[in-house]
Amino acid sequence: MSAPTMLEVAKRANVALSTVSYALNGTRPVSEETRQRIWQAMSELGYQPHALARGLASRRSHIIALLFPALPRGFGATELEFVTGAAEAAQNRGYHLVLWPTEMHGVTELQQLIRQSLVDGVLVMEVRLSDERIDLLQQIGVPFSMIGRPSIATDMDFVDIDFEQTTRDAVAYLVGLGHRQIAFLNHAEEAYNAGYGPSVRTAASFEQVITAAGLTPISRFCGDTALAGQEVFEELIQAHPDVTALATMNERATVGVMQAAAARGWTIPDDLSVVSLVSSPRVAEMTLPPLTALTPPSADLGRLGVEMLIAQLEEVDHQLVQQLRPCRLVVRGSTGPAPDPASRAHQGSAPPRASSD
Amino acid sequence: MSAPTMLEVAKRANVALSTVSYALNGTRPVSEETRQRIWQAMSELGYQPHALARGLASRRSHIIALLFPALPRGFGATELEFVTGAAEAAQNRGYHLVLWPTEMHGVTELQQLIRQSLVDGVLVMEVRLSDERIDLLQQIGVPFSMIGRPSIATDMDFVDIDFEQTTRDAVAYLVGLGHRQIAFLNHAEEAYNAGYGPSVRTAASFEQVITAAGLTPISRFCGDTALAGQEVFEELIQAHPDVTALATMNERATVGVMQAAAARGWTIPDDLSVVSLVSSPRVAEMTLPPLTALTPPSADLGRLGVEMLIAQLEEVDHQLVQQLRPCRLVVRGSTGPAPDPASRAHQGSAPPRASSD
DNA sequence: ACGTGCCGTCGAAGCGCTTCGACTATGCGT
DNA sequence: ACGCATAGTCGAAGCGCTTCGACGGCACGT
Repeated sequence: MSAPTMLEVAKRANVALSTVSYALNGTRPVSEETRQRIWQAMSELGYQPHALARGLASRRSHIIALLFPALPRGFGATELEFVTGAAEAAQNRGYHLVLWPTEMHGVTELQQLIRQSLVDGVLVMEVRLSDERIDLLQQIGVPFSMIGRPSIATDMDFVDIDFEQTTRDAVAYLVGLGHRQIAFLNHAEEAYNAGYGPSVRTAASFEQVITAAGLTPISRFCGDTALAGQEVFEELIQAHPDVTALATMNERATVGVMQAAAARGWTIPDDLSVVSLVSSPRVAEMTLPPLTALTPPSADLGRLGVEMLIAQLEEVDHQLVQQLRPCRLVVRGSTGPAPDPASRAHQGSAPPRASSD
Repeated sequence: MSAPTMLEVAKRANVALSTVSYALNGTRPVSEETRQRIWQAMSELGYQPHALARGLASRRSHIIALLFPALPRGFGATELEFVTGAAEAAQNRGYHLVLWPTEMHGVTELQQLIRQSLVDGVLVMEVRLSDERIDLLQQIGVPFSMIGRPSIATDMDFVDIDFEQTTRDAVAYLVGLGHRQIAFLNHAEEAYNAGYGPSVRTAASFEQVITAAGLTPISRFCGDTALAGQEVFEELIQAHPDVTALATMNERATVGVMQAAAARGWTIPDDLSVVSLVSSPRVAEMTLPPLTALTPPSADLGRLGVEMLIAQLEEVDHQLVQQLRPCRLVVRGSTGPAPDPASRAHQGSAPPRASSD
């Protein structure tokens, strides 16, 4: 009743155990005729190779670990797609993905896990600009690849979003619509200081791109809540009343911004354009009007991460793979031509909160 | 340079290989003194047992699979927490979690994966009322447990949200605030028809609870977008102008509802109370005002799912475990006393869309 | 004094696979 | 005609662990 073994297949096909193995893996040539008999025997028995045994004998478990921080500042739809993309890619290539939520007990635990030689390699998500996990992996000498990258990433495989290009695209789009006063809404300052890559890289790009366009960069950090978005937006508009467009990479704050704008009597996109940087469709379509957004190819990134890693594991002379992928601009309802300054007149910079007096 | 084996530990401690194994697993008694020597040797060598070898010899891989549908109608924050909760629980108990996004190639693939005897058991998420995966697992005889449950779940381990209790709590809370006309906003009808448990169970509970309270149930299906929420809300208010409270389990539509209400000149919670059923804090805090919500113990459910499964694997006389866990009511800003009918007068049932004429 | 039983330990036999060396039967060049 | 690759196959030796049976002690009861 238990699962058939390779030996049973061999007997049924009248060949040696090892021949079955060769037929299965193509390790050595097997005649067409024998191969047929073996195939037949295998399907008759419903044979499936025993993953552990195979792994033990070959020193390749065909398992890779997905390392992700246990709920950092927010595991959004984007990160989730990394995971599913990675899991599917792994499955397609005959690998399994195990989940390693780290930072639970720190780096030593990671080391212990690796020593169990359960995994052939590690895929790291949510890499910080300075990330001790990466240092450790490198030092141990485990094959790994990353989605995201630390500040210094020479000689490491990674795939990441091309934040610079993304920012450039967003700004170009807004400028093309006639906007000249464009503000950038970042994540909270803590995330930035913690070396959260997207936040840091986009902020830098924004400043650079805006300046290159002959405009003046305006940026704000903002907590990841609607309330914070509302507050920061009010402050921003006080300080820069002529801002007509907002590039935001803080989705949750954006909801607050939109409500604050509405409370002012502003209509989006007539009075204010909003473009969401690195934002999944799921979130973009959650607002009204739906957000024009630069959507990251999340599932692709996950898939690529896995494939890079597998390449590193299987190819003898593996070349370094470092890819930056741009986000795709999807125009929805939150952006439009820059308003005629007059038309938006000071419709009263009324307090945003629902005032009932 | 390669990892130390048990044999090396044994030599260094001057004992037999098997004794090390006994000391490690407590399979047979080992004298205190020898145990010390072995421990010492292990830590000096930095020994970690080889997971595959152990698994092969013991027929227990200590790996469990997490089965989840590849992005069904929506893998939200709640589902994500199942995953991380499960992964952490597994890690704490010395297990690994592998990700099996299924429905990619259907049920036969699932069967093949299981035959590889890589996993000791399976944890199934997002179980439908009628779910072929469950049928298969049962038929194969693999140990499994579920987060969620099919319509007939006698003799199966599961943990699920107590939708009935949750609905009761929500309704009781609203009624306590004086609301008498309470509407329920469901997911899309397709999800309901597909046997999506939360949708079906909550809908049934709502009808029952409302009726039991002597009130009239009002329900609407609604697509999972802000736009759909807006439209359905308008239709709903036309049909039932005296509705003062909304119980919603469709987070994305809820955003649309709130904006539609604002467009009507209604203030939340003064003119309309909204309570979100089975909704994570992350989403609840995304709106303005933040949503009063019934928050599921997602991480707990994930953890429980894993622990049930492990119990099933390790305990000889495992008893059936079937648990329903209630959501916790967290009052935020979207609910308040039922409005005085007069105060909300027909402030003009203006068209919701930003009309610019 | 002698069996009885348990504690603590050892050696060996696998778990189901990969892989290495060896061996035979061909086909090839010269 | 000869050696010599090469295709095709076999048997056996592990991979690092668990587990079974066995065995020498020591503490009992009688």
